[in-house]
Amino acid sequence: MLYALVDCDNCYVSCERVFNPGLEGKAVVVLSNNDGCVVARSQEAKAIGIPEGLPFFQLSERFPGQEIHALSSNYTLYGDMSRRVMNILRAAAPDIFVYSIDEAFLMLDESPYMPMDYKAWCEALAAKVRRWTGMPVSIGIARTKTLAKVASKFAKRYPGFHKCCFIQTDEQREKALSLFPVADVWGIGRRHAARLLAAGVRTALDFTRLPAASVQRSMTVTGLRTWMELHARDCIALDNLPRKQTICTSRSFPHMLSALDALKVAVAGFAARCAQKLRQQKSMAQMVTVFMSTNPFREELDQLSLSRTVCLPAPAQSDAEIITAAHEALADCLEAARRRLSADYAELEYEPQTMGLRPADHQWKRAGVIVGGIVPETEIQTSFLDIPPVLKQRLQQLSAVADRINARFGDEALQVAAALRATDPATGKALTFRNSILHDRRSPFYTTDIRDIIGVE
DNA sequence: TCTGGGGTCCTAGGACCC
DNA sequence: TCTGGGGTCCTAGGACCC
Repeated sequence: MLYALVDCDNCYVSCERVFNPGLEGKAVVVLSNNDGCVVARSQEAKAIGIPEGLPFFQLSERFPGQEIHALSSNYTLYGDMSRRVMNILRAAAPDIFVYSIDEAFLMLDESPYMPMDYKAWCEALAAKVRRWTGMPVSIGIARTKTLAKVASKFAKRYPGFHKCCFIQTDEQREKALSLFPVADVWGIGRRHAARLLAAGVRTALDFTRLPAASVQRSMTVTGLRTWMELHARDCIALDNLPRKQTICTSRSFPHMLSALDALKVAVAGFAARCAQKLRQQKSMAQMVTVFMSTNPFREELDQLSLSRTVCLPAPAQSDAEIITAAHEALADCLEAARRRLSADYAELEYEPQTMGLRPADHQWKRAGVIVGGIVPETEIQTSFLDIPPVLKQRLQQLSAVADRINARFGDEALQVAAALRATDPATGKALTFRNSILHDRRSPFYTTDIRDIIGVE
């Protein structure tokens, strides 16, 4: 078995460039939600030293006078471009595992009877993707997924590979690993990399020469698997898990919030989105967790981060049931936060009110909803603890109808009222889950909205 | 002023069972 | 004197990925 890892080059930036060729050859960065920080960079942006994760507001301070194009993220566009690329790959090699929005593993059978030039085949595939979608991709081929990842990095880095690098022989493998920093290995993150570096392990080859037992001791079996994969022993399985164990929707707020109304609106929006994701994968949840935290960058403010979970009387997937539970969990969170504050002030020896030191409310910067205990919707047993079956059925139908309307008229056509009310105290504007995200620099929905389609004159 | 979002896996330790 | 042994489940925390 051979693995070919197909990886889009600078995915988000490349998507933007397909529709705005003026960005070609320029330093381009794509920003996270709320235009918070840099999540994708063009080669030119990397070359001038813009680091990943750089807060947007520091960009002009750190790189004054440079021409840098900063764009808000447009996930609708990236998702649609990704779908197009994956469809081409699927047609070329039916056994494919889509690993992320910009990566897929192709499983290639090696037949001794039909020898094949895999490198040439992949070069042609990369060229086809480029021609049909405008997206540049690089391909790495090897006997394990971890080595295919290494190979794809070489394919990206050196034009001589013509977008495709095949690590075939043991000599090629050792040569490649000797040139590959251990910190860049798939599965070795910042923490382990720092420790390895301190121990004098600099390259992936150095890492493979450590004794297996010591790797397992310090990095558990996960690290041992990476070690084996670098020795060309295939042992990382990628399971298609159509049903997720937990589903999470969370956001940072553009401004810090403390008003209950605004929090309820935000949490209702997160909960409704979780319920929608549940229905999309045909499952139901038994637990709803709300978590919230203050702004860790504002060290002078009281810091708190907490979560509370509510168990549902029976598995649910309707907006109404999930939102109700989420509001309960939110109330629990706020109650816990309030107790924390009053405990703090009880420690003071004077009466805070008389000193003008009334405890300020916490300023929340981020919150989210997690639904867990997920079960397939077909395996549900009715429970006498649950709401009446007739009501349950009505709520299910209501959500199903809403899903159909939104599928036809766009995601924002029909929204839950609980996620729409209230105003943002900071701006005075109506606050909803969707419009609470800032994206001042977003490109048009070129491929998914007829109003944004490009005209040719 | 302004610092992302959504997941998975593994382990240790405690509670609990017989 | 001598204080079992094996199992499951849950949770928190840490590490990783894109």
